[in-house]
Amino acid sequence: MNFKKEVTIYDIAKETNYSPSTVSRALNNNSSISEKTIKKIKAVAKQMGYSPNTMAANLRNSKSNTIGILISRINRPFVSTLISGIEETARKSGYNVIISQSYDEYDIEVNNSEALYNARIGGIISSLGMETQNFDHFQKFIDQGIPVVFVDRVPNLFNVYKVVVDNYTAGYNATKHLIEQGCKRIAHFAGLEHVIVYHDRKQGYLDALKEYNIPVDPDLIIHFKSLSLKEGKKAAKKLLKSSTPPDGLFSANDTAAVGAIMSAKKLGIAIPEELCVIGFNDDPIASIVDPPLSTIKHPARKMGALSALRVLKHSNEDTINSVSEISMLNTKIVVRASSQRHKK
Amino acid sequence: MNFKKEVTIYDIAKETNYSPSTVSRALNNNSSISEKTIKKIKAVAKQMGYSPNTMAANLRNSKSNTIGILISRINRPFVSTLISGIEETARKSGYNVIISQSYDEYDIEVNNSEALYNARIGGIISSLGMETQNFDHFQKFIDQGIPVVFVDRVPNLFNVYKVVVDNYTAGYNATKHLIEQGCKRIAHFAGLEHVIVYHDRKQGYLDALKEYNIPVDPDLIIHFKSLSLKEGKKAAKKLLKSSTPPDGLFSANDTAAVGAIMSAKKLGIAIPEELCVIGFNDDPIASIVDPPLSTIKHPARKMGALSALRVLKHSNEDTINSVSEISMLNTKIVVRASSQRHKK
DNA sequence: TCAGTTTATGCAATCGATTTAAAAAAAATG
DNA sequence: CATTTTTTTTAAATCGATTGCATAAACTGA
Repeated sequence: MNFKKEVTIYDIAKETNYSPSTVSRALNNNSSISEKTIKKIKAVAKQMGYSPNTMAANLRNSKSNTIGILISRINRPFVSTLISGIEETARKSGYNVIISQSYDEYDIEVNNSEALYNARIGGIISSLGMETQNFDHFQKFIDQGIPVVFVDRVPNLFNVYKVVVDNYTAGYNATKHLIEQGCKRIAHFAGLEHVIVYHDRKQGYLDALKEYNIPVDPDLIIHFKSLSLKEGKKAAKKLLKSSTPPDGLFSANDTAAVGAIMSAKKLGIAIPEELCVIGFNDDPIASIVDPPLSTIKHPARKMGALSALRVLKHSNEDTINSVSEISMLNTKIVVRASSQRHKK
Repeated sequence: MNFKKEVTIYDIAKETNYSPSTVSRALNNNSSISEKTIKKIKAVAKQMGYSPNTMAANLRNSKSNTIGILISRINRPFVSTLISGIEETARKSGYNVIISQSYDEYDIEVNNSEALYNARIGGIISSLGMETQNFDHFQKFIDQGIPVVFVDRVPNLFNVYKVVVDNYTAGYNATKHLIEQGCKRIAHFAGLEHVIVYHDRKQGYLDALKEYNIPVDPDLIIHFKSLSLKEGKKAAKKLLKSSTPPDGLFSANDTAAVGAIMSAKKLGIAIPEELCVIGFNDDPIASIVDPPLSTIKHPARKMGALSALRVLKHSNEDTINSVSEISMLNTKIVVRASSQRHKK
């Protein structure tokens, strides 16, 4: 049971001999209340230890000043940094942030989206789970005019915002970089085909090869389910032991790339002399692995901030249509020892 | 503006010719409503696309089914895993989780705690910022009987729950392990003295040395402000270049330990032959660095789950007193190449 | 059949803050 | 000083769900 009784605007009203309406307005600095009254009421409110009940205000205003995050799991460098960016920006505008994890399970994702909806969040930010291919559970938000922002892993949906990086160009640049280092047989660790970010990175890879007249060898393109360390190790081992091993590798994430480096080292293959490797994300492990991994810097925090701004802006403007808008951020290539054959 | 109008229990009441009270009870499976009625009402609710307004229910019940997290920053392996554990457990019980980051700034921490309070969270879970030494902002929660759970970095406060690991024993074991590997001069990277976890780890280190009759050399104990990679590198460099370098290092976190490994490698010092290193946390980088870093496995997810349970249990039981309770979890030493001189 | 139970449902107040429309008070005008 | 205008303040409805108490209906058994 609660110990002290909560102080409400009614208590303040009684204490000050003003009406609750006046108290409410005073606390919100409403211009129709005189300066003198505002000061008096605020003083009493403070003295009585009043704290506003957001739930009540939210109910009355039918909006919650809350952003909901729907994501597969938060304990990954990219995701937690993304969320950090969302939270930072949201809080500056007085918004709370609710998180939910689906662990890539569709049913959980649907359930969580409902919980968020029931909390009457002011906007939802989501990055798709690996397996999600049906988006009906977002329709409710769209129907209610609640902004839906997809980050990174975005679907082909209308009436939603999208915040992405230019994966195609990033993939192209990563591959080009390897070519410039003299690589002739460049392998690619790709993610699931239907996940758009992986699709685009691969396309960039393919086009870079084409550009430089390097034949595409399908055997050098490995599709992963989760691009994990283990998968990376295994795939790299197999590739490197083949009769025609690659001399370059562009992995769609750092984790698998690090796995590849580990396998290469174990097999006594020199990096970058015999194999140049570049990853994607710039996770902390990228600069720790030996040799340090070249990679594509993913502006996770910025993406989070931008997503939050989308929600905030939308909420304030009561936009009705033309909701769909894509923000595409640039990535930056980070060259480290794993791919640098010629020192500048 | 919202497009479709929201469906409320009043709409359902009208549609079914029942009263709102009956609808409410039916939707909550209240036993005083007949099976038949419940079925009918639920069917109509579903057909009309009803979704409960949590805010309204929360207001009426004056509780929010929400757990608030107050933490310095979320994009760190330990923290994001902790939060993941909290979220997973909370959601299973229908609780939402609101996160807030203070970036180790006291004023932000106080502000955030107020925002959480105003949202009438059902409980707060916090890990102290490096610099927080005043805890008045938690008093409001305690006064209201809202459970306060501190994790990992806990203060000396009464009437709060604490979830910690046995840092003393972990520090002791880590040091003992180094001694068993034959280390004679063991350095220690410690955190700020007033942060209890670092204090305890150091105490374990000291007592282990004492136990084995190894003299304590104050020059081998370095106190860090943030135990960062950079600090670790720098401190290790200095230590290793001295005339009496250490042959073992127990670092209070993995990040600084990795920094030390990097410096050692740069100086051509063989690990573990000339220097055994053990860290703390078992961050992902620990298994990536070369040689892989021995460390103390920190049960972050479990700690999160336990913290959430504390809040949930408290909320359900309306506990009035004896709120203070400490849960101490065990850690596990993970021996990897960085400290293993004798293969088993 | 009728008092006494049990079961099912409805009425109305409540949670705490906000806001529209209107009243009251104060200030300005001729 | 009476009247209009402007400034302050208030009464009451509202947001949507919940619940104590009251009532109506159905059932029980002698």
